[in-house]
Amino acid sequence: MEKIRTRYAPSPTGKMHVGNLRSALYEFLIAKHAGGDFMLRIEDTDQERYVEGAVDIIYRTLEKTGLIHDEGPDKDGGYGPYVQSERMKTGIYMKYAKELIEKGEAYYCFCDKERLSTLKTEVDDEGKSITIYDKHCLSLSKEEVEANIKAGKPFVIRQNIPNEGTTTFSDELYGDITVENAELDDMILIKSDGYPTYNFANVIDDHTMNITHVVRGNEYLSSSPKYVRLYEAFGWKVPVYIHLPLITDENHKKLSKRSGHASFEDLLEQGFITEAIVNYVALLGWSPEDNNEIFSLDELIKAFDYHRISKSPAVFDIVKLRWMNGEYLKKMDFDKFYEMAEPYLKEALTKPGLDIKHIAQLVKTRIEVFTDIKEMVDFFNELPSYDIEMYEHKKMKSTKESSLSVLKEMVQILNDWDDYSNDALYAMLTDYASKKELKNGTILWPLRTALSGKQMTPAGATEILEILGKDESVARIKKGIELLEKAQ
RNA sequence: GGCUCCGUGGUCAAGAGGUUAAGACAUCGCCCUUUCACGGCGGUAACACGGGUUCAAUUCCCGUCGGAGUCACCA
Repeated sequence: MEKIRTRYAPSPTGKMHVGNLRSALYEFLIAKHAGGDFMLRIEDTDQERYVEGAVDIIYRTLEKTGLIHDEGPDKDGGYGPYVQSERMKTGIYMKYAKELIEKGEAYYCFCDKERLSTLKTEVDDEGKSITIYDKHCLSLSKEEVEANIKAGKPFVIRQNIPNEGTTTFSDELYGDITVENAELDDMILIKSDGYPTYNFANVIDDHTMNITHVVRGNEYLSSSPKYVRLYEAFGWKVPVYIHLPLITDENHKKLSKRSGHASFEDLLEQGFITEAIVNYVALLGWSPEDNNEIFSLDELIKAFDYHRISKSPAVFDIVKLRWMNGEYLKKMDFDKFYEMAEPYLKEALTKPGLDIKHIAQLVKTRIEVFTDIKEMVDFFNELPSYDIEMYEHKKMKSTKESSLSVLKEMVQILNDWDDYSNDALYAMLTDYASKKELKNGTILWPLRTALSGKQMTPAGATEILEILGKDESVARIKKGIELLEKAQ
């Protein structure tokens, strides 16, 4: 059997979109599952949109996510060059375009913007104009064409699609799709700047680079018949097409920058980790045979049967990603966690002398993303202002009144107490509670509230005492007493 | 608007002519707990609608409705 070759073919226009990441992932998985090759090709035929540094982002992201390509601009596999602007210099696109012209499958077009604008037939709901080219230049004679070219008139080369008949192409997931040829516009193959369009370069490159499975987003589904016509015009074998369902935002619209988490970089900034992102994205549009949800890349390679890719669009659910990220954080070994969490902790814990490593331990099982850390630990720096209603807690049998008396006694006790280790404090306080015939919580709840000023904390009262130390703890409790007395 | 695709709970989704229609996230409740979280247990919640085909349709076909994508010298 023929070795599967897939390709990831991004255009270097900026950040790594989540949809692109998923395409890359699936392309990688389809190839690797079958022991095939995964290739990287840079599609930089649009100089207008080219963004400096975007190629680096692509390399960095692939490396970080573990989607290691077998071939690419930096890894010659014999099918180079792997960058379209470089391939263009070899004349490959023009050569094939001319071949199509010979065959009558394409033609020169000299129409300028002004003329094209007169063709505008319709305006859609969003005010976008819809133009169908009228094949005006198809009737030009060979001599006229040559004269125009000689005169230096700018031209494009368009695909010649008949007005009758239908074109059918087959997608692995969606099955056969047939469209009327009259629906297909004579798309531009070579732009007036000499660069090929995506539509053309894509076909030429996939064929000449021996790509067996073309995996791409669903947004190309409706233009695929045009590509198939190109393959057929050349007499080339049509690759296997696998169109991927769209990833949408919560409004079921194509994921866009506006959603705030449309790119891999956005997600990293928001405190997500690479493995969780990859894992989550893998499950957007694909499901395994069993019910497993947590997958390493290697496990994905083993399990990934592309026939199980779904056809309907999937909403990108940041809440579920958060959950999954939390799962990864909980499972991560502490040293690695600490390494990653440290910058966040250092930024959040501004008060000198705090045991960052200790706090990291407390926080590890309680956060979903790293950016949760700040709000969770900032009370260690200084006591935030808080609402004394927090002293009321039914289950702990704590009221403002009981809290006040507890705190008053605690100031004394804790002031005289020297062993501020969690164990000793806990033993002492629970012992105290039982002597007083009180629920532990009745003592610990007001204490924790006075110490943290927070509804929830990453640690219990005695752990907080331990971290804060005697002076700070006593001061915070006094503050609590003051607040409660003032309210009376 | 034309064309194309899609349509199982709020979300991701399994299933596939005959099931009590899985599971996960979210949500709610209970338990555990020095708070919260974690964990455990349980609950609410879905086959868009209408016609066929069939002994039997959520599953197959058609239509309707709904959603999305696409209609660039962008990819």
